[in-house]
Amino acid sequence: MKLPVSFYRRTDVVQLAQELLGKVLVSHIGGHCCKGIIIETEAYAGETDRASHAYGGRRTARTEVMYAAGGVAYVYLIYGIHSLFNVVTNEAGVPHAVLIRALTPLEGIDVMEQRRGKRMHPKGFTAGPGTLSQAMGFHHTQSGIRLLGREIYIEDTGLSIADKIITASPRIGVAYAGADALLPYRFRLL
DNA sequence: ATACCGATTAACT
DNA sequence: GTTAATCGGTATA
Repeated sequence: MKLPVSFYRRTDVVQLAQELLGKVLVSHIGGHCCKGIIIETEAYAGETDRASHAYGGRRTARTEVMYAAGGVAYVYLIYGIHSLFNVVTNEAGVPHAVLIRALTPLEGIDVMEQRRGKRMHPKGFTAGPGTLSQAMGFHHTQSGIRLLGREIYIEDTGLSIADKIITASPRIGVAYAGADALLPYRFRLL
């Protein structure tokens, strides 16, 4: 079942990032269907989070989509090379987001391999958020797309995740964020 | 108009 | 372990 908009509009982005683990991310792009179980996420807590693009309430053309009501995608280009896929959460005006860092492929693995130009790791692709977007067909030009439409959405398959098998650790690549770089906002399924 | 740099990756040693 | 690749976003002037 497709996650409803009420899921995305909840206000605790750190809790929500954990609840996204075990859900299934789906793309229908370029005539292909790809699905994967979300196994790694990071929470970005908006205005108060030095690691967030929206820190201090910064609003720019790029970050504007983070201020939309939850249930859209924030996809941005990093290092001039990679598109990173985020789920925008919370109510309109609160720029919270969850970065999806890794999936276990379920469907469309051949398409993913074709897009990547190489074979998938048998147990899933955990190389990082940039390769995830490449495999799923996500592109930064899709930023702002609704997660309740046909192209990109997230399914709840009813799989329940015990708290015990979620590990929390500091986020990757945010050393510039000072004390906030140490927050345990990265979540993985064991 | 110009300069700096990043929520990364792959290919090296 | 180290580092080159690569370009739009952002700040500064």
